[in-house]
Amino acid sequence: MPSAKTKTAKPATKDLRAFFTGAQPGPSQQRRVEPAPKKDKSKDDAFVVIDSDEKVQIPEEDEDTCADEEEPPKKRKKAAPAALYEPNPKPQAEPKSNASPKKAPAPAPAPAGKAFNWAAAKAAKLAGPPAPGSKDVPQPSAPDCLLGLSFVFTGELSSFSRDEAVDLAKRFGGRVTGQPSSKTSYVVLGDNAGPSKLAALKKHGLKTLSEDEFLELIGTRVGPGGPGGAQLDEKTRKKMEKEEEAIKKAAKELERRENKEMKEKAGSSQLWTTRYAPQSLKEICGNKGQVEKLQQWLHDWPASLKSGFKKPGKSGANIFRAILITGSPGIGKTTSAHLCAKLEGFTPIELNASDARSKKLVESGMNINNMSLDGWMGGNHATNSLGVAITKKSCLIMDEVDGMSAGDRGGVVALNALIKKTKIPIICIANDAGAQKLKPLKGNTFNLPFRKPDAATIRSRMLSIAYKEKMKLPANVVDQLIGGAQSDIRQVLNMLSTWRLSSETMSFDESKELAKVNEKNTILTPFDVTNKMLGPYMFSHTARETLGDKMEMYFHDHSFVPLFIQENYLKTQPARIRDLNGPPQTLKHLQLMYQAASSISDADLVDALIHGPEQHWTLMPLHAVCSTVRPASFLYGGGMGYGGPGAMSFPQWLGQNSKQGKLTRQLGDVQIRMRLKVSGDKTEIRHSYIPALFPYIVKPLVDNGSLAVDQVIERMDEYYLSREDWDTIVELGVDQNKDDTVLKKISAATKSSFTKKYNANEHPIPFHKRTDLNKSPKKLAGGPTPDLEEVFDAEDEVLEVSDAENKRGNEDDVSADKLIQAPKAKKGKASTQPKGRAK
DNA sequence: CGCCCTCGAGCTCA
DNA sequence: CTCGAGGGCG
Repeated sequence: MPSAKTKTAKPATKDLRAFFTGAQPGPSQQRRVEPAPKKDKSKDDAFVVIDSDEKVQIPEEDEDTCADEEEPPKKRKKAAPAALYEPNPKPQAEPKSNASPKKAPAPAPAPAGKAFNWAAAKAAKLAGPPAPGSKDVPQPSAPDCLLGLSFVFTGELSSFSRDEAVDLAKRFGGRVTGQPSSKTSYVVLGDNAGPSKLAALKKHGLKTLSEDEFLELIGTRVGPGGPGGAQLDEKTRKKMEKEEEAIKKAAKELERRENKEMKEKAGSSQLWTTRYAPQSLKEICGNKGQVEKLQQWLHDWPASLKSGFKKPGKSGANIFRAILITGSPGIGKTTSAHLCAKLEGFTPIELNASDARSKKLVESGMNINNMSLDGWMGGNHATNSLGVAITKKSCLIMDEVDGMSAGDRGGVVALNALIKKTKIPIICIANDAGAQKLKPLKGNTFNLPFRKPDAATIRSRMLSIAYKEKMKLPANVVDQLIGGAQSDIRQVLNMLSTWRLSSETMSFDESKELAKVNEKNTILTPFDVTNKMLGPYMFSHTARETLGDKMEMYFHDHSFVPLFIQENYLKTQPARIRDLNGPPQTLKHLQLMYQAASSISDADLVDALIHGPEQHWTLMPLHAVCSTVRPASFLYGGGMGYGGPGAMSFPQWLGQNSKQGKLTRQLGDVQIRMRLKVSGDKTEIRHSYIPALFPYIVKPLVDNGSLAVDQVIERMDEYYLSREDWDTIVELGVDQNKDDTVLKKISAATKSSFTKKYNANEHPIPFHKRTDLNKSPKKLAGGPTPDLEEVFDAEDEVLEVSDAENKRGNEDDVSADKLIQAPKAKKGKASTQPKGRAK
């Protein structure tokens, strides 16, 4: 990252050893900061300390700022003007022991003292894993005492992070929405509340609560179950009763259905995902309109076929011979397709590689040159060589279309050709609506995007199932699971069924744990990361993120994030100068900018060590801190709106803005294919696997030219990588592996022979394995097992082993070695923490 | 029973 | 900002 150097030009002579000690807050003010006499430590030691996560609070401020850190905000505001000019204002030093940890929900005596207790409680919390229902939360009078209320949180609370407060409200049965409206029962107001929310609040004449009052409400409000349950207004109660009734009714229906099935065949060991697959349109959660369109289209199919696809019909779908359903996993795409087909009297033929027969079909039927395709589709009663009868009433369902085009581009192209001629309806299903490879399909298919269903929609169905399975689950628990699974119904069902094996009830905290364990890895874009890092919450005193968490942000994309921070760190409205005015504010701002800039400059030195001749990859965490966490800690505060002069901007260093999108997309492509073999999200792929693959699929071409082509292709097939992916991997390379450097080293002859050979051979097509609706799930020993679509643990382990072997066999290849080690170390640390807390 | 309005979330863009 | 869903009202 050469640009950082030029931008933050600064004498490059700073001693790294002095770095961490220099910025340490002086004699620490009752923070959990070790006084840090680390002057003598070697730089490696300093690194180890940082690395070991949160023992040392990161130097978030220097002497003049941190004093008021733990002061109650209200007080701070009043005292501010006078205290400003004091060089070192004394912290409000009530000894901590005064803080009585057991705080009654009673009305607050004095805001200051109260806030102090919370601060103490927070400190205690930080020391250990956050104890749920800890001291600062009053005992509720009923577990669901907030039932029927809806809350809006705005601004910065003094002792909870936003998430915690929301969590609290949900825990006790409350509803939390983003925008205040007339339906909002209470607005919980914190510091620096958004002006738009304040306006809305006024407009609707809403009741506001301070943080204290909110807690008090929890302590005093009697839930609907208790005496005086009349607090619920009539309507909501009726609604809830109705809901419950519906749930019971649905549960009965499920029961009835099961009994019927039991007579036909023993089905008790079925997966829940199979057993509770919807059997009528009503039971599909969400996407009502879209499903209807699909059904209508199928219904009109014979007529459309007759008229030659000229009449668009109500939804405009009837001029297409195929439908493309897109949407994230687990929201019922496949289910809807099968169900609609069945309801309209079609026999679904699902092409899916998990079953050998249809795999063969794909291979023989989908290859471009295979003429049997036409015959196969043409006749009324043609039976192709594989014994699948095709009739007029057949309906082809192509699952996971976006996973299919690997190997060669032929997959989608052939499918497209098929669609142009087909005489039976084709339903294509894909996860990623934006995928580049689906582009050719877009023109020939009716696009039917499915969206994630509302939590409430899923909830009622989950509750029915739970009720039927005799599980006791409160609504908010289910909500938690749904949220954690990001509305992936299948995943929620899997979680429930696994849980059911050991227990019949689930508490709110248990559901949180479960959701956390099963949490999907979402990747944050550098934009998101920068927003978060420089936003108002990350470093506020209610933030719960550990140093490790903050560094994790950097590792979301360790090559882009520092650039983004560097590009935008001067555009914030720092929270640290919020209470100042005039010249002192400017001065302080300049100081903060100076500190941040120094840190970035230091980061550059570290960067040089990492990417220099001796690649000290172990310094990555240090780089994370210097380049990202520390600068952000000075200038955080948000204020980078959209548009306007303060808008977040794309790092100039990256030149054309298009590059970013392109790289991200391609990375996604590589990953989709790779995860058949390995598990891991984009970040992991990028951190670990691409660098690890490099020596095997690119380097041989550099070293041995065309001799290595066979070997390389073989290796690529093992990981289901296509020729395009090869390009991507090269393009993603860094440093000496950088694309143009590498491409120059490969001779044109080698390149063409590589391409030629690759295209000449057949390559394995990566289909996702999955069990589905119609096929009875493969019987696995030990009863129902979660239906895991994307995780292949065993293979993952194998890969790790081979990684280690590779490493041993290539001691001379320093860069590969380090690349493998660095991310691993990080990964281990990151995952042990949450797991440790998991039950 | 259907239409309208209000609510709320998702999407997209830097 | 736009879209869908749900509820209330005509």
